[in-house]
Amino acid sequence: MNKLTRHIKKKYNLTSEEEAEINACFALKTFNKKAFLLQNGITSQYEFFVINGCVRTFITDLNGVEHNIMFSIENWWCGDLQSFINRTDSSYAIQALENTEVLAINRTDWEELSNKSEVFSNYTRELFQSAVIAQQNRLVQNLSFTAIERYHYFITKFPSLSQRVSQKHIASFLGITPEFLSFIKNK
Amino acid sequence: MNKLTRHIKKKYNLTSEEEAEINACFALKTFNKKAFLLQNGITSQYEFFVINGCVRTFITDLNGVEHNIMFSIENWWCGDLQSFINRTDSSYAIQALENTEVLAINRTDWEELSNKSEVFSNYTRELFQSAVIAQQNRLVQNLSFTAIERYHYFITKFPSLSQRVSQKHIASFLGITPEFLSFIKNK
DNA sequence: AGAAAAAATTAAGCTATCTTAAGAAAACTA
DNA sequence: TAGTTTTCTTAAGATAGCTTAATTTTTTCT
Repeated sequence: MNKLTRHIKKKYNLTSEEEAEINACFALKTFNKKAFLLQNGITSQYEFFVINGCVRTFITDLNGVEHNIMFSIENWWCGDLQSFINRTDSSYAIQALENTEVLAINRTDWEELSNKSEVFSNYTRELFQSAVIAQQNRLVQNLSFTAIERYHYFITKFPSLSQRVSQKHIASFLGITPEFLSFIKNK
Repeated sequence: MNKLTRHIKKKYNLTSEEEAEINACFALKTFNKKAFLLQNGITSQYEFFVINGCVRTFITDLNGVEHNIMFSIENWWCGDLQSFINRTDSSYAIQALENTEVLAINRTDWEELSNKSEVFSNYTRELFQSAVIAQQNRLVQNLSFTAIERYHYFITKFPSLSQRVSQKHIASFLGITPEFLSFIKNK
């Protein structure tokens, strides 16, 4: 239950009161493989911190094609930030790819905690900051790398993910069809 | 000179001391059209807040092709966050597309100000948060939209930019060649 | 204003990636 | 363990977007 605060403590000092304060805001939830943590079209009520398991965040385009935006495993976050913050309908859906345990925080607690706990506020600030950097890198990849290069980058950067996640979902993440990924691999 | 704090005050209350504290950390710099605010390969010393003018942030790939990552105009930020925060060599370059005035903050002041001023810290936190959302949207676009769709989205979403910035640079931003953008337009 | 440089257009031929479809392999489920 | 569903592979034909190169238009510089 305290895996999140353990994660925070790697970089920030937490008094035991602060730690309790943070833990009090999160509820443990479990999802079976294929279950949805979030459906698109509804307002996202939670941000999730993954304790174990693996989920995908994806969007379904107008042609009904799904595009995986990110995978989240142990010690990563997931959620539709836009929907969560602005209380708009979610354009993303989040689905468990394995049986998954998460810590969920609702929007009220998120706001209160961000105001009350300086550590939590700094922690999420740095989380956003890293996310900006990571997404910019990803964007550059999509603009300047070929599908083969993106694939090789993916398997070297995330070796464990490439074991755990089906090719179909990796292909979608890379922005190519599963057939083409299969074709790439045999080269 | 106080355009940044005016921008901050749209969403946050600032005492005049805090305002002075923030302003003290920023220095006005001007760049002529085509001048570089940042060259790639060196550590980025500043984050920039654009007062007027327009700049592009871009990366040059292994084939020497430039890819525009973002444009920044009045009241937007630019900088290589990764390089600025981690003191690593910058992979991006930033170039003025018009004569441009910016407010620049160096890394020491940035850190001090983030600790000293709660408003500034909250402001940049929200800035990062919005950037994450915006970049995720952009990623989705690149994954699920065709070049024509991306172009139309761009000109409706950023009508002023599409006037100010050359097609060549818009094409690069959209991830297509200028020839193909020209082809698209005549349809 | 005129010359030089940069940007935009046009078009032909090319390549990366997609689509469709069918069969093989693997993963669930009863 | 067999049957069913899902995923992976293979291959042929189609298409979006690229490359090259020549021409025109626009911008910049003197």
